[in-house]
Amino acid sequence: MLDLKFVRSNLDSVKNMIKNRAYELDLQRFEELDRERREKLSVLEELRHQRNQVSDEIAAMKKKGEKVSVNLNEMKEASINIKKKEKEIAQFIKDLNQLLMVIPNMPHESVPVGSDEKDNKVIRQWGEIRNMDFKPLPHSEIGEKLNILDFARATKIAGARFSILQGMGARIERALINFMLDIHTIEHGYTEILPPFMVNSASMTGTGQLPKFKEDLFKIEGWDYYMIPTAEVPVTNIHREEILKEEELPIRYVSYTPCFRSEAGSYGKDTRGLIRQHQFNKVELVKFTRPEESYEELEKLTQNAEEILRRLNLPYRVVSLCTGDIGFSSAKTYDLEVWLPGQNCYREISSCSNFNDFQARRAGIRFKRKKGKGTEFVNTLNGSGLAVGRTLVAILENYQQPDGSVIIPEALRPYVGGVDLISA
RNA sequence: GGAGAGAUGGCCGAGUCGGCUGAAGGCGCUCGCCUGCUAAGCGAGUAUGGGGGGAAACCUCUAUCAUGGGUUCGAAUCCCAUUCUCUCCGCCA
Repeated sequence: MLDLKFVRSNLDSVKNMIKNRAYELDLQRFEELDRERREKLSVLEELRHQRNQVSDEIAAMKKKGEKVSVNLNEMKEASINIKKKEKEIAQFIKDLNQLLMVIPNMPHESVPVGSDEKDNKVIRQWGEIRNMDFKPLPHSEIGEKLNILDFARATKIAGARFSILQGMGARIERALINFMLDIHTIEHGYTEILPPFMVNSASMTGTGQLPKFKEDLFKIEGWDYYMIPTAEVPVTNIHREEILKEEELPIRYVSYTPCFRSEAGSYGKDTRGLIRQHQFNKVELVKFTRPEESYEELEKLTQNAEEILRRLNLPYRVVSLCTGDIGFSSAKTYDLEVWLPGQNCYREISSCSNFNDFQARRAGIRFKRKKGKGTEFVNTLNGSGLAVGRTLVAILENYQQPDGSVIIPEALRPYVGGVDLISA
């Protein structure tokens, strides 16, 4: 959420931002609500002031043992009046907050302006696309032929958009998780977190999934619990309503979790294979930084995610999302897109974002400077490092052989007991 | 699931019969002094949101002692509900 005062005093740039994001929101109501709230508030505070003064007088009289020469009936009425006004204002504040909650973040000045993914900017490319003198198969076919992926039975036991990994499929998935966690903890200095996979609504609100994106979430019936759509939610909320010390920053966490998404609104998209599932595994990087270092940390975080693809020798490119394609809470996002021969295109495998203080303000994550008064909001960042299922997809498709077998990337072999080839 | 105890500032912790208690005391932290270094010592300061004023340092009002309601002229203090934590019993991966 943006700062109320910032919105108030930068209304034009906020409106412009909403336009650039190709977003629909009328700020007319904001201006009205904000103005009325302030007017009513000062009336209320004056009334409270009067009441407090009289109460103090009563206290003083009683202390001195004097008779109380105040009309208590009048005071009672005044008090009732105050309560009435308090309720009115509470409603205004609630409305104003609700509106503030659905205003997206201000994109960084370096973010390309554009309406949709066509206007995203390719920043760099890495790796060489393998020249295949045969027709590359999509991963779903490769996997089914090798008997390591089973979609039909997954549909039976759960439904569409679920999958079963078996044998080497399951083993590679597990190996990838360990591989990624090892690199990020040992080499990149992140602290490993294994959080709850369900969280309460306060956490979902803190990171911005609620109230706006409720329909994307799975909720536990009868409980205030939601299945996490990404580790970002529990991990960022670790420090919700906390005041951190400046010297603790930056904090770097890495967390493996399954992720659960309803994929409402994507019917018919990526129906085959592992690309779009209700449940998938992901290793997530999360950072808490000081404001002045967050963009530098975004670059580092992105490179940390890229490192996984390089070790696995998977060709990819880095894309800076434009204003129309960037996420609601994000100020700047790099997508990592891996080459998939089976689809003959690049597909997102990681999304690395700087949220500035947008999440921190919602979640109340602050820090205190060593020098200087008061507290400031930290900046939060996160990025996939990487989406595990899609990494498996990329390996199957990029390392497939004409005979249907799949070579295991060298870097991964120590994690699968030295096996170097999957064949039927 | 049954019985009980509790939730106060960055942390620990006090709040008596409701009335200058935004909140004692301690720790931590910041600034200054002192000591030829370190440690110790001395002095001052040190919550957050919101409204108004000021160019600013800052001043002022208001709210906040888990959350929400209630009683009262007035509540951290009394009542009710909720949430969470802890102890004991039961159950259990």
